[in-house]
Amino acid sequence: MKRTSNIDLAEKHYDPSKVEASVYKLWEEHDVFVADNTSKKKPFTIVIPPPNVTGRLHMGHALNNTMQDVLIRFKRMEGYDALWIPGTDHAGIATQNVVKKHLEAEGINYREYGRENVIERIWQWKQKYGDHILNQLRRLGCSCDWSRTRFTMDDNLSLAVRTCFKKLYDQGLIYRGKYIVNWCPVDQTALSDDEIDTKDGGEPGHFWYFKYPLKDGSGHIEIATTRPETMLGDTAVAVNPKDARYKDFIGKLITLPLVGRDIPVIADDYVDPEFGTGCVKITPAHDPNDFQIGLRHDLAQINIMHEDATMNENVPEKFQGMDRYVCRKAVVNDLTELGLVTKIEERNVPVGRSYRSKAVIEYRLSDQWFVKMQPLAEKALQASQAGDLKFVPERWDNYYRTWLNKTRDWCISRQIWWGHRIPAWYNKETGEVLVEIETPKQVEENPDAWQQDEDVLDTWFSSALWPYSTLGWPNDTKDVSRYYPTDVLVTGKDIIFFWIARMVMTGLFNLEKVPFHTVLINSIICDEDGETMSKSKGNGIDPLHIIDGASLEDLEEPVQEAQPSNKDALLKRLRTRFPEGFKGVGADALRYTMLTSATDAQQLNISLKKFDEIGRPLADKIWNASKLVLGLLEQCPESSAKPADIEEQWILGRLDSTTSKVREAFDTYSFHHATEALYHFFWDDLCDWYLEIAKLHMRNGSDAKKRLVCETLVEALAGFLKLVHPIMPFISEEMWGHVHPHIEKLTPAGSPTGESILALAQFPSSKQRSDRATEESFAVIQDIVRTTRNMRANGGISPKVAIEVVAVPNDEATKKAILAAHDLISSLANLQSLSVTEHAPEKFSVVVLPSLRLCLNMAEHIDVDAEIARNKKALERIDGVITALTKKLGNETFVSKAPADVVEKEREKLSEATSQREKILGTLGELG
RNA sequence: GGGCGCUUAGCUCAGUUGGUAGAGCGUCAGCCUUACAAGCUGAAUGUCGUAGGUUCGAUCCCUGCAGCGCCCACCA
Repeated sequence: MKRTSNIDLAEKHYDPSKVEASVYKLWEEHDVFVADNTSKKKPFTIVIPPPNVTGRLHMGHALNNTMQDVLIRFKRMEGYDALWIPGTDHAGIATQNVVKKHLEAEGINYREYGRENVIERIWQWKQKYGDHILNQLRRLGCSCDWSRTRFTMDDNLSLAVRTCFKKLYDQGLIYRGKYIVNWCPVDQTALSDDEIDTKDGGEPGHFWYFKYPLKDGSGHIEIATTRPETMLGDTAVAVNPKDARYKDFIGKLITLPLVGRDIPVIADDYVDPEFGTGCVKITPAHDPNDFQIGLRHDLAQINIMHEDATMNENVPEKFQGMDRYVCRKAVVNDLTELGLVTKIEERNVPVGRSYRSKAVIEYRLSDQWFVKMQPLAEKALQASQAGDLKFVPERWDNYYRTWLNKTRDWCISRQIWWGHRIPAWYNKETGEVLVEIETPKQVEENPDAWQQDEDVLDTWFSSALWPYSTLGWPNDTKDVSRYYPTDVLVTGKDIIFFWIARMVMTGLFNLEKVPFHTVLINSIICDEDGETMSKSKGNGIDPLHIIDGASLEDLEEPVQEAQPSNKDALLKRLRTRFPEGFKGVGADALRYTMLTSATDAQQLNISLKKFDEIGRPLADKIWNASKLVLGLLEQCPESSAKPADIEEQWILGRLDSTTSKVREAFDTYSFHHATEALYHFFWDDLCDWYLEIAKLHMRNGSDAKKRLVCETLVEALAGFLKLVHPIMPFISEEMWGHVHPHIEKLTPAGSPTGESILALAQFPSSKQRSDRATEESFAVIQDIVRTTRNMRANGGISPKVAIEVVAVPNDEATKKAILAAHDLISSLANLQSLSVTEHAPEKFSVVVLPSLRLCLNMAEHIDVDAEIARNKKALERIDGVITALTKKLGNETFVSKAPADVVEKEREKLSEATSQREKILGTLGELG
């Protein structure tokens, strides 16, 4: 296949905007990402954590999806039938709220608008904007199988939800009942325990002390509360049965102030005598602990609030309709007037907030559906303990298990409209309940007699089925049997409970296998000050800004919108750093930077600057080096190559050891080790050394040498492009298109030349050409070249002045290495002459290196004092080493207890150091 | 109250069979060397948070402490 390209190789710098779209198109046109369920290849499957359909790509997505893409691309190149299933989540409350706002803007009250209409509008919204985030994933380079894109409310996925619900219900694992739940007064729905955030240390509040008078007038009992308005729903006061202070009160009646209701004093172990007054007001309908106490003592449950947290008809008339906080003030006022307030303390009190609306939650007694967790959690735990499921990093194993061990039943009903409606029907007369996958016959025959449950399911209920509902379950599809269980799941630790645990539980329940063997937990992205990125802080970075660039105004937008307290500081930083805005670095640079920064730490601090400093220069370097190589390949003679010299052996050895490192890094999900190895090979070994050498040879070498150089260049560059492709897919694919024709020409007959599309090429395996002798010989060359450059720089000699150098090698191998690379060294170091002798010549500056002494004729540039200082410093250093080694080897316990090879190594080091010391001393002696 | 993570160069961070520490950025000096000045060649820079312990030897293993960050549970 012939590849086309519309880029200009004469450009000095890489411009990703000219490359990325066309490269992505190339992949899509050739169905590179489409899995083949009839293939004989082994499958490798990842399901994407479905982003919210309302979502915009943020840095967390960028990191998370880059990692998935690296794995998928790596496995695809390794020869797997790689399947990455993309899709979105219907995100019940979030999506409903987005559309609710749109309706409000049109002056429409969504409740009046009605359920059917609202749902219709949400679907319209989804059709129009729902693919936004998936398109953003394409910009990242994600190689998802778009032909298998799913949405949690697709017909089949909804069927999966109903099927699982019914199955759980039939086995008694789903039940309905009146329980106290977390209630969000803003979204007016129940929330699960996991959807509640509590700030560490609580929030500023008060602790009010009230007197409750005894009915018989014999005195009063004092209680303390953080929520005075709930006293209107009190149905008892509890004390600890062992508390001597209140022993005589137990069983007596109290007349509840403001209300006039008579309530008993009861005894319960729950009460901590040390805390507060040791007496607790009990409000069973508005506090989970009180609820439990109420059940134990058969207390009345009085609901005192409406769904929006205003006071209802069960409180005295004057409080009715008041907002909870208005009512709180009124209650305190009235009690103060009655002289019943004894003390008000300022203190932090625990406050639960909805993780979505941030509203302070109320506890509310209502009819809800629950999943019985214990039997499901137990199996999930067993799977984890059996090693069927592993977290990377390992520490999350414990985190996950701890939650499974103490998880409470999961409230799955939500009082909203957007979502999977609970498949339960109630007979209006008899109250009979039918739970079915499809609308039951009885209902269809007599619709007026039945009422379907109004609630929808928690969004996480459908997410919990994602690894197999996306493959077609409950139908027995080819995809389910082939791709389930999937392989790796990549996500953040914040949804280990919400999502991972529940996928494992339902996977075991429905398909009897854990849905994936490995869960890769990536770090939480924070800004450079270590703060988590969030809309409300205005400190988020938009990945698309990094890829495409952004004006200063664009960059400032999140800050302006959020108006955080440190607004001025944030704006100032942006304005000083990016007065002209940010120039886009492209998806590759974004990906590389994220991966190289992502370690095992829980938190990853990132700033816009980083992408400019890490990823962009590398992409640019790849561009330029490829250009150079392509230019040199144009000059390739039509002759056969001579056998490899040291520099070719060395660079191909480095390629091989890099290949091993990258493979190992990918296999162990240590992406930053892969980036490090690739960077080092490419920039330090290939660009700084071999390309410089190649330029020399292509200028002066024989045809056979030129041919050798070209063959080596093409192998090294092609090898690198393959290795880096999973990480930087766009630029590697683009350059591959240019290099590929040369590969076919320059690769020895019989070797595989690779695909014309890099994404489909075979991932390299190490040919194991890296050996110690070559490394050491090449190190001698590098030492001589570096030392010469160094001496020139320090002596104030221009790099252009060729100097005379004499090498005095310590051993035969070094001597041979120098002689073999004589011309190469001379050119790289710009030497007038290079000779090898037994003794250091006089009047030369001498540098003592590990395997040789390098003598340079510095002529008039020689500065005896500086020479002496330099050598003295070297002497000092070597003396330190010798002292330490002597001490160590003089320590009898070391010699007797340390392993023999360690002792031997230390002896060698000492003898080397000693001989080096002698040589330095000799040099110093000659200097006077 | 319980748990987890982090503390290494000015900054951001690497560093596993325990053997006197590395990278990038920044700084300084010299180079427009025909791929890249967004580059190249060099240089400087560390009580590895703190106090103990184990060990012949600790940045690494164990314990206490401090600071920062996160999670779980809440005492009404």
